[in-house]
Amino acid sequence: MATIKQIAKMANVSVATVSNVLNGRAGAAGPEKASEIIEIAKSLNYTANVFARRLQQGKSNCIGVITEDLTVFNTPYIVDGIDSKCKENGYEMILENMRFFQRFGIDFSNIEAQKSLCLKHISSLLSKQVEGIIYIANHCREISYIPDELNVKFAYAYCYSSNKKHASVLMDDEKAGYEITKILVSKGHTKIGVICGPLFSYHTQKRLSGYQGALFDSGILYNAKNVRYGNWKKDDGYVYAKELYESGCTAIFAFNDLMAGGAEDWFRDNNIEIGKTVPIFGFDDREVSRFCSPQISTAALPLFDIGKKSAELIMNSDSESYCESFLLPCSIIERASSEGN
Amino acid sequence: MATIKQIAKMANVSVATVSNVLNGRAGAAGPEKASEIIEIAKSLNYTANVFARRLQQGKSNCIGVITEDLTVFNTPYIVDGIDSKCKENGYEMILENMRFFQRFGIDFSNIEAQKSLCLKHISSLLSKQVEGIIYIANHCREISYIPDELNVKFAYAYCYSSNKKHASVLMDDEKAGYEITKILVSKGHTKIGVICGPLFSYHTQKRLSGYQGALFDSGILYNAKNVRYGNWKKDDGYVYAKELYESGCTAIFAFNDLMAGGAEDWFRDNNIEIGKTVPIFGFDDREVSRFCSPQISTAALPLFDIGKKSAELIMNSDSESYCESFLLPCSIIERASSEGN
DNA sequence: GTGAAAGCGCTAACAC
DNA sequence: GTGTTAGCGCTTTCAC
Repeated sequence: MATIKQIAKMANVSVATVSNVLNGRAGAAGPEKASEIIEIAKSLNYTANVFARRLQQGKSNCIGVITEDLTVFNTPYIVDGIDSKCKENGYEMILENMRFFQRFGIDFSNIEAQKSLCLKHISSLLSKQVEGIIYIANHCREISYIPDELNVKFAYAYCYSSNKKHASVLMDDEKAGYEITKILVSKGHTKIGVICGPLFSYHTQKRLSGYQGALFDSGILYNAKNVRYGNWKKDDGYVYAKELYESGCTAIFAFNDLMAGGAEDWFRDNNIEIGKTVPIFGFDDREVSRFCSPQISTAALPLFDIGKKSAELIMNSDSESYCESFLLPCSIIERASSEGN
Repeated sequence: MATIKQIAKMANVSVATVSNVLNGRAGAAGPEKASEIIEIAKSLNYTANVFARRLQQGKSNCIGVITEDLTVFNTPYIVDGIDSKCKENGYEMILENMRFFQRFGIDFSNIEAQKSLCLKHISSLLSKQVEGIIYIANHCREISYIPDELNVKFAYAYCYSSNKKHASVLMDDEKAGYEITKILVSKGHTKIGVICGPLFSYHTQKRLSGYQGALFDSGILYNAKNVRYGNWKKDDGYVYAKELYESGCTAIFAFNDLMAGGAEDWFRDNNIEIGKTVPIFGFDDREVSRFCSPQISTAALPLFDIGKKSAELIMNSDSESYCESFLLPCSIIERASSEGN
């Protein structure tokens, strides 16, 4: 790799002049000297060694990103959002992937193992002098094992923490739950069956709370009998769709697309028209929601924006406004599964 | 951030001693001095500045990864494979995401725009002194715009190049096509309908060639009438499944899971038993293949291994054995859609 | 056992 | 306009 020194020698000038010219400092050299330097640099395929530059400037222009698992569907989009924002501001993103899903599956109970892995990644990032760290979870929940004497900014994406020194960026599950329910009510439905995830899930609680709020605002009594708790699987959708329909529900709101797809299957198997007669909503805007027939109405998660916002917090915030929690809106997408009035 | 200098001052020793102790050089200091140094370092939350270290060692221990688009399904797994291998060998992976899909959709025709973007990312990586670069494509094809006077190793993952100085790592589409066809033949089928992607696609050509090879080896005449060219969409599967079945085919081999899902839909709509009567195979092992009922038999792509192998090539290969092309095997997964004999 | 010093590539303050 | 120089944090050689 060519260095500034080599160029200086070849051009018969000092390194300072080369540095100045290459950094576009106007009038740093006579015009013909300047272009000679630039020519030499080009011919040598010169690119400045960023490590040397960072060392001397005492600023890394790096932000660290710790992903619980890069292969889980939400994560690449969030990373993409962070990366875009970094590019915009001349920052570099350093990725550390913990491979939780590969290691632990969907079992998030082994906190100690998670913690020890995470601390290793944090210290690796710290040695790269990152100016801030963003932690991306696969599944929204409280993260409790991040030390707070880290002397860099820290933000949680798709999760949160009780640590008041750290910020978090989440989607607004409750609002989306509210909006979807309102749509269903506006189509004349009052008995809206809900297929939740597990009761302890943050997503379940928030979306359900939005559902309840919308019913309340519409003057409809909340009935716990219209609510079932599944485990995010397609089969749960199938089973509970049957139960809810048979107990009189006329619309289905499943808390993810997989269960909504299962619900569709049951209605199709029983020759009940999906859409106009029985509208169905899912959640997440996963690929399957477009794959099913009819295509499933759903809520698209603001993943890119979550990433972008987290990065903004690291890069732009003063410490005052920092330690907040931000809720970004989902976009409700109506498709054939909720068509008609 | 604490430095070696501060520690040296606090411990009343020189930086050299601190460096030696912290790097575990035995006998670099008296035992009680050594533990004092270690204590101080710990209390200061010291982590060595990797930029300084890299600068002084003249070795970055970094490899660059350029992704066409991180949000396309194949990419995170390949990245994961690269990252794992890097970790193993003490390397850091630097990611550059070009966002092709976000920018161009599935149109790969604007070569100039791709090239100019790509060159920018290459030069960014070069300035980080990477020891090699891996290029990850979304869709397998020939990549022609990488300069070959880069003086770092270069590997193509999920794509290839005619550049003889560069290596490439791909999955073995042909072999998978062969194996799936053989399975179908072994179940007694001789008229096996194929729903390909577009004719110009590398995947189409290789998989089809495997199909032809298997027929040939089984003494079955290849019949072009049993082959349809779709566009990877579910609807293509639906339409061509009908055509193929009605023209006498008794098994379907679709070149991706989406089209296989479409095929399933047509058979289900027409009350034809999928599996025992008409076996169906997809390709890719996407999420939808497990989502469909019956679950779709398919070929799982060796994405993680492609990443891992690429990284190995960068890190371990001598220049001799380097410039090869590697084909990694897919894993055939039999599910309900090809059940029975 | 411990330390002084050079040097990695770069930038910036300051001289000339 | 151009050059000299110090120094970023670290490792390593060589004295003592």
